[in-house]
Amino acid sequence: MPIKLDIHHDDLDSRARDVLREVIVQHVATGEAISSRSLAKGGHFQLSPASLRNVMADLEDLGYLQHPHTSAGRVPTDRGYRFFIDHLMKSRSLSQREREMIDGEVGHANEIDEVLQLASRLLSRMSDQVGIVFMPTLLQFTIRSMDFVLIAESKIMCVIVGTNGVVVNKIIDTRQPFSRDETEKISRFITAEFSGMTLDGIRRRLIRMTEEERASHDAVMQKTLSLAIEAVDDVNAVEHELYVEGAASILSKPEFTDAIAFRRTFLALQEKEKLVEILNSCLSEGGLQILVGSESDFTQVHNFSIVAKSYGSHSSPLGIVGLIGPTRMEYARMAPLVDYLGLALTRKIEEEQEHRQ
Amino acid sequence: MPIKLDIHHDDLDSRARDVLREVIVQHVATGEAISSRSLAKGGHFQLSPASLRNVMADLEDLGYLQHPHTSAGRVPTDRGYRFFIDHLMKSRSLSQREREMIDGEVGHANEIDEVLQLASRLLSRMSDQVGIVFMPTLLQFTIRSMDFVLIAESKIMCVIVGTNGVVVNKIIDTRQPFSRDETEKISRFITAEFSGMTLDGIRRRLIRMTEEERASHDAVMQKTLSLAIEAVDDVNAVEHELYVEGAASILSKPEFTDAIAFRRTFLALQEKEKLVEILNSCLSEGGLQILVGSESDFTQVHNFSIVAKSYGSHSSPLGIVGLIGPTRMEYARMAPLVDYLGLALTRKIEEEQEHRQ
DNA sequence: GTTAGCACTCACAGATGGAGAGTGCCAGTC
DNA sequence: GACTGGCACTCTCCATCTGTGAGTGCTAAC
Repeated sequence: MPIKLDIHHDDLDSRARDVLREVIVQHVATGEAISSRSLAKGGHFQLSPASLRNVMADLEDLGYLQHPHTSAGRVPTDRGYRFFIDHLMKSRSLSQREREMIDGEVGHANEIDEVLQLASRLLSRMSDQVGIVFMPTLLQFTIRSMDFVLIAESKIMCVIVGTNGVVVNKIIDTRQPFSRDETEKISRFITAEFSGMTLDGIRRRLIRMTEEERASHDAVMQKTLSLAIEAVDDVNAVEHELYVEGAASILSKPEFTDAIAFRRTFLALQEKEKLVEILNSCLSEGGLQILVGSESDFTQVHNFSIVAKSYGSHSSPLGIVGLIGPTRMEYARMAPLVDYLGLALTRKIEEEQEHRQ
Repeated sequence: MPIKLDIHHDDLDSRARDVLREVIVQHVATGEAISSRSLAKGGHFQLSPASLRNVMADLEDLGYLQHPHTSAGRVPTDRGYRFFIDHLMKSRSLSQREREMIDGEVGHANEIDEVLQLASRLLSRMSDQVGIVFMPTLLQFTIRSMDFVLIAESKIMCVIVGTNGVVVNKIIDTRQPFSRDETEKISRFITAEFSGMTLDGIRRRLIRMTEEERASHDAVMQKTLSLAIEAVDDVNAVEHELYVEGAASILSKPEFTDAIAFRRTFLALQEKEKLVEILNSCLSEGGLQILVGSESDFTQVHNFSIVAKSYGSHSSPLGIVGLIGPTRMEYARMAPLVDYLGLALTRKIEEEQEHRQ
């Protein structure tokens, strides 16, 4: 019996859709394989188990459902989830309380690092999944100010404020000694000179200036420029910030009671490079995205899904917020949750920006 | 048969000690219960299994060994480990390479936060256990400088440098606007005025000054003082820093293949309050400490040990560095490791201190 | 004091077997 | 032609049983 895999979803008649939806909803709720009998008992259909079996057998032929073994019920495939998400899911909008919770928490924090950390924790708590917040390299940031604070004679903290409210600080080990007067002057000069430019642009211009200055033997200027270059390089060396919270929550998922399965997924979460790679690809897409199971090659075990959304301005997103959980998750609840959090972060950052103008 | 529990260790003759040591060494290496036969086969004793059984039975009566079930070998009790650590253990000193690894890593980092984080990671990696580094509240720190950096019109970053090289920074939401001139003046004034005092002392003095100033209507001074108070309070609100690294490493321990046991211990590690409490009590003790199993009430499951050592000056320690792992761990290797790392951190901090004088 | 020998205990792994759940298919019904 | 009842079949799961091997405790002999 040939299996048609490249079938268009229009081939699913309304009854088949209803059955697929119901199987997924029940399976997500219970974690069990769904039998024709339990489906009939649900009361959503005026059909006998035998008829439902026929429909389910069709859905299996089409690749939307599968059979763990002969005498078990059916379980959705990744393809089934994908169809569900694209065509069948009825997103449950957030409750007033949930929205307030997010707004309150996001509004609460000051520094951007803090906001992102809070956001990932909040997400983990509200979804009971693993919350992730990602902010890629800072190269394209436009800066508002750049200050240098004397820590010790030859140790200086550089504080960079972006126009989007991001505050980054980094301690630099200068080889030469500086005085408080000097750092204050340098702060004023650099801020005045480079405000509004991107870090990348600043770096390029600094190098050009250094070359021009080489002849003039202006010692103060040379000291200033070398300090500034070091600062910009050090900040750029921080490639990205990645917050992963609530790894423990996957412990409670029934699919991971098996110790080895759990171990594997846990270690996968530690492998941040892979995660960063996936999130980076989400970034370029924009909007709310859901990657079901094997659609992202997150782990060797393909039973994980990622719900992600970019935040920051629409044209140039700042980063990604999202969650990771077992494929069998309540997409209808997770999607709006991530979506709203993304919006809240965006709003927060825009506020900061206005506030500073 | 009466069991003498309050026996002095002198009651163990040299043979009994050898047997106890060998049982522990073998059990730590293999994770199995040790039988009289395998002990005899080890070649350390010129005795038959039967004789060893007698010795082991005595050790069991004294509470140093125990029997999982009749037909199993013997396993050390917490009491057995304690005796081993106090009287039998031959610490294996670190290799040259290990020492270089620690020195390199610790010397590498700049900011104290960074050092501590690196230290906990390093410890976790080298021991294959969970590494912890703890730094309690900052109240008793003496400060070297206190700078204020303008982030936005009514947002200021306060950077506090301690005489011990600790750098803390915190962003403050002031209700009133400040200018760059003002923050520079305030930085100079506050640093000059309070350098060398403890945060606690500074706080008290600031409050006194505020009261004295209330009448004078000196607007600038009032603004300065209220900003400084807010900064000190905010920094103090950070009660402690706690770095816990390598939770995943306990996954690989054979005693935690059981999913529920693992889950419980993992969640226990999340419960940081308990950990902080235990570490705080270690702090007051000073020196290298080993808490075996039930000696610390770390988890409901009493099969964990903690090896900890304070770092910072001898008279007033700055914090605790240590590791957590299953009771069945190689104390002879872990103890010198933690010890040396504690020394390295202490040295690093003392260097910083000198460097600034 | 030490050892060989023996009876006893207990965990563990594999085999067996029945119960339950669920399917697929066929034949009958509306 | 769509739906349904019925039945044989399959497969997992669980409890029970049994044999094996490891290890002990005790006793008697060296």
